Amino acid sequence: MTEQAHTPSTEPLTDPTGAPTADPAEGLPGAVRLRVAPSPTGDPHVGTAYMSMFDLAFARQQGGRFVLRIEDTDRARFQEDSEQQIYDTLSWLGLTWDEGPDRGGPCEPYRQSERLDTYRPYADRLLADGHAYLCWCSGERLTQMREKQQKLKQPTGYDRLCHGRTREERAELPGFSETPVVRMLIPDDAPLVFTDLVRGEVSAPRPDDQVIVKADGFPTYHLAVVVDDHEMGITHVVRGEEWISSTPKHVLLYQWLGLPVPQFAHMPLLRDEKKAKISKRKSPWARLTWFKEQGYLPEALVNFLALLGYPPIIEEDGTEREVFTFEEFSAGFDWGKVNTVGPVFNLEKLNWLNGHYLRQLEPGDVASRLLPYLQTAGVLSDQPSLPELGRLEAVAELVQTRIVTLTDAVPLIAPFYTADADLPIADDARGQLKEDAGTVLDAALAALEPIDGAIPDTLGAQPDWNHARIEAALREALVDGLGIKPRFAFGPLRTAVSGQRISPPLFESMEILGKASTVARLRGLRASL
RNA sequence: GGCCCCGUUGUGUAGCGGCCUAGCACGCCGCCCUCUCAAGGCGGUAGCGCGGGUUCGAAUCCCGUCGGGGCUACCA
Repeated sequence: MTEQAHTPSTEPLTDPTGAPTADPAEGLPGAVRLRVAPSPTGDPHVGTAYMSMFDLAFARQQGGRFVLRIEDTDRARFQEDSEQQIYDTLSWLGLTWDEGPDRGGPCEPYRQSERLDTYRPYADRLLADGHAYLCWCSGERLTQMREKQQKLKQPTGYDRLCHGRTREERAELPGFSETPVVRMLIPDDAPLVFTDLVRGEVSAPRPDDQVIVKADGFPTYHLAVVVDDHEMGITHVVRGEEWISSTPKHVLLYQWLGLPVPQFAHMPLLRDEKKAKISKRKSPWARLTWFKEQGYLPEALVNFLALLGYPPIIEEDGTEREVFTFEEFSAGFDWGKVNTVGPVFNLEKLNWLNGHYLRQLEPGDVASRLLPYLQTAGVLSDQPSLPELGRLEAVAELVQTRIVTLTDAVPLIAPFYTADADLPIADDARGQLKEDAGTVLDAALAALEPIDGAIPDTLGAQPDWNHARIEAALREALVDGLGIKPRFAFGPLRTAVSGQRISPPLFESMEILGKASTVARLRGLRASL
């Protein structure tokens, strides 16, 4: 990104005097144009996905376009790998953009750091028109001023010390800094009411003289967002509720610059269990990468997000349906249905949804989704063998209804890829064993002995070693023969075969493991008693 | 402190003046099924923050109050 930095856009949208030309939205593709504009300041935030989902839903419904713009004007918080993570997580969720830094588009460049020359003429024009002025106040002076205002219980805001003064005049006064910033000159009659797609008429606080160009020459969010949204032909500005209070500044900027004002949709803020705006510091699930690490399915996360602050789909017969695809969500999407209340992000519901989606997948699909997690956990190698993969599909089917997230499957599946001699027996599993464990294991071994463990070579033939046969033999020997209740009869066997108290169904597990392995494990536990 | 946004069971929501003795989903509790754990089936628990109005009638409209949240940066 350093290579392209500071190069003016190839197709200038402003004339040499700095005056913006006619509405550039004309000629840009898409009936409507929406954008998400994350800052590359660390792990992507779940709110970015939330906004993107609404953006995309509306864009697709209207035959419009969804743009990804990187707002990297904050050099202090910039993080190198963050941009790639934004691409990765949004792609993972299927929230794909039509234009962006990585795939280009008619409004290149899509990184604000590469658009620095774009903002300058706009700032110059505001300065020339008297809508903005230079300010040489030092950071220290500003801090002191704020503290004093707060102490006197006055509204905070810049006191306009620099307004109307030349550099020389200002330099005589205390708290002077060599490098000036550019501030908006907010008029007394600044419009404070605007129409919001979600909330209707909204009134916002009266702004103070906001900085629009920093001392380092970078624009602040406020200038950059207005200029970029305009140049990129954004028709609907969708963002978090937190931006309501700065919307009057943006409206003012649009008006001063003679630009059409886009529509605004201020979405509710996702909250944590304490009802506070979620932060990556306090909530692990504020990080988008967390969901992938935990083994959530992207389709489940998107569905869940669509349920936050938005009603479920109402069927023709009036019943509600909470499970739906993004396409269904998009087709019926309506800004007016968005709730104004910030929803609490409730993992319980997500967990249920994830399990629900998991259960609906084909076992083969479950297996392939499971694979990377098993590899990360070291259960399977990077190059699993064909038999290993074949076994995975069989195991996946057993595990499918027993897991909430993909990572839950790891401990359940690990025993199927552990050498018999190395199988660890968990303490709680061993602790459950009663005195009769040895008797039970001996009886089980004897009952299984007669079953042929060979795999028939005739195509379509049923092997003797199958779960129905195994179960029948064990029931006869243990439940009927020894008179032990099933629950206690099979407990020791479960411990022997899986090493755990909780496992996939016992007889199916034995079938998959094969006779040799099953017998070895039963003997192994028997020997360790 | 100032300004702004918001207020239906624990959580997400339906409701937009009578159809509400407030529906649905998750959670939770109980029962059934059952080789463990799940899944599945059946049943149950719990809510319109409060106080005034308006109206024949208010969860739905108005005011106040309380409560929660956001902003108040040369961060986004």
